[in-house]
Amino acid sequence: MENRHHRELTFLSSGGDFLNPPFDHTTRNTDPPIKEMDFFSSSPSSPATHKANNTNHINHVGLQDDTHRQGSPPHVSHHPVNTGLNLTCASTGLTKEENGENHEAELSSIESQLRRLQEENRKLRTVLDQITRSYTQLQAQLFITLQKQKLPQNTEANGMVSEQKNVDPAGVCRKLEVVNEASVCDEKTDGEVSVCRSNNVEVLSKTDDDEAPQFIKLNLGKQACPDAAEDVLDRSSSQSWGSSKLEEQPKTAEQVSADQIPLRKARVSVRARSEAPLISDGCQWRKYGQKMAKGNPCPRAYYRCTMAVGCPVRKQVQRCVEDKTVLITTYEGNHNHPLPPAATAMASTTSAAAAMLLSGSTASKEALTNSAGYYSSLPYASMATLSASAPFPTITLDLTQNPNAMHLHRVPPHATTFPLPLHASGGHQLLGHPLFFSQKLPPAASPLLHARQTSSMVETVSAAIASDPNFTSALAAAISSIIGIPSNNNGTTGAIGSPQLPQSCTTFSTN
DNA sequence: CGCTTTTGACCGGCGC
DNA sequence: GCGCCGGTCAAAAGCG
Repeated sequence: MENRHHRELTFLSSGGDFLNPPFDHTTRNTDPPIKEMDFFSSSPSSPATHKANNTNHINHVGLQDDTHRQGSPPHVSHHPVNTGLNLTCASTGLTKEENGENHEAELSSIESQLRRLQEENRKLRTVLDQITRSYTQLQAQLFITLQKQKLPQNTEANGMVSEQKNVDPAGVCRKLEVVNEASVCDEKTDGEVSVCRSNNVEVLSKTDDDEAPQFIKLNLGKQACPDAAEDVLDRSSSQSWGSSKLEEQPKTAEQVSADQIPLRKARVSVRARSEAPLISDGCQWRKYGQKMAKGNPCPRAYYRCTMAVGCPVRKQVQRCVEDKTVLITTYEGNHNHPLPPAATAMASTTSAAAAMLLSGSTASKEALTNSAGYYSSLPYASMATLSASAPFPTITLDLTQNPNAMHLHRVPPHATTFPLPLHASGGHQLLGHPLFFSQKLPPAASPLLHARQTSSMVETVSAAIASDPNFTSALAAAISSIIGIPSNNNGTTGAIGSPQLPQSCTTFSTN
């Protein structure tokens, strides 16, 4: 309970993060969480707090209030609400005994004030969302321009790391740095990576010379362009799942053809315990080959997606040599067809993994390495291993271990391990899955409930990763989907909010 | 009969 | 240049 509240508080404060990054940056590193905990530990003796705890809604606001009052300087947008709620809670019992009419009047006044503030909050978030999108578009366009200016001759993208290192040290490496820090949204350092609506990942960072946060939106829907760095941004502008309104860029013949060739530069691998020879990931596969891989007595099977003619997506399935119960599924390529709900269910979550891969591939290995130790201490995060020395950048999601014990995971010396920001809490309006919340919550659901939902889902995600076998399948489906989202498969696809979704899938609609 | 799986051959990349 | 290895192809076999 306290942990949940803590995350809610972080989530709420993150809303101010976009508006006032410097402010949040300072408060993040101070003591708000501890104070919040102290407040809850001491408050039960207060009758006001008891009353507040009886109502979730009120309780949330009370939390919010405490966060801003104790953990940080007063925030313009939240403070009035909190004060009002506190007054309500604290004064309810007293006024009821002394004067019922005054109490009702006060209560109604506070409620109306609360509604007004909630409405205002929604509007602000909408505006902020629009601003963010606009900024993302500009950022993407700028990045594309820089790429095209500095990489006209670099047609071979054999190594995304080396390639992008040579491109724009100031921009790309900073972007990488951002991603490295992205997993610690709750800790909120200088950057955030979040699984946002649909298949995009938006990166919030603070640049060296800019005070304003910068957003970099990575679209994970397709990755097939030979020029990986440019491809990411190109596709982010044209094939976004969600609400990205970046203008469509006319595809060149090479780009079109690139969609038809398998991606050889990025893979997402899933390690999951499964007795079955295959994990059901929502797609239809046809086995086209099997080979005995060197160093592994278990054969490696090759599958091709058969949901559509010419779909280039392929996957490899092989049992782990060290643990035969672990099934390693590696996805590669891009779907050229709409995906069923089961395959798109958790794209928002696994997009974080792909974001790590795509962005991490541009980062210096040192940066990733340095960040690995720090991230490994984070709870409720799945482990991802980014292999920079592999022929193709591969991110491995290890779902075979307890998230809290991830640091015990053995990682090849050439690989960098970091937890996925499954709990990404910052930038609620950027991260929230619109479909999920619009369908799961009534229209009047407040952002506070949104926050509660987020935190509870984070916990569910952690549990699911550790125990739920269905989760494995759904995650595999999502990975399959994020590797390649058909261009006509935008965020409005009913898949994500589909009632067919298993519970664990809806959990991954966090943010 | 159509689809899937099996399995040996083939191809290309890479290292020595 | 050669061999190794990963990946793919395609004919044969299996299955419903």
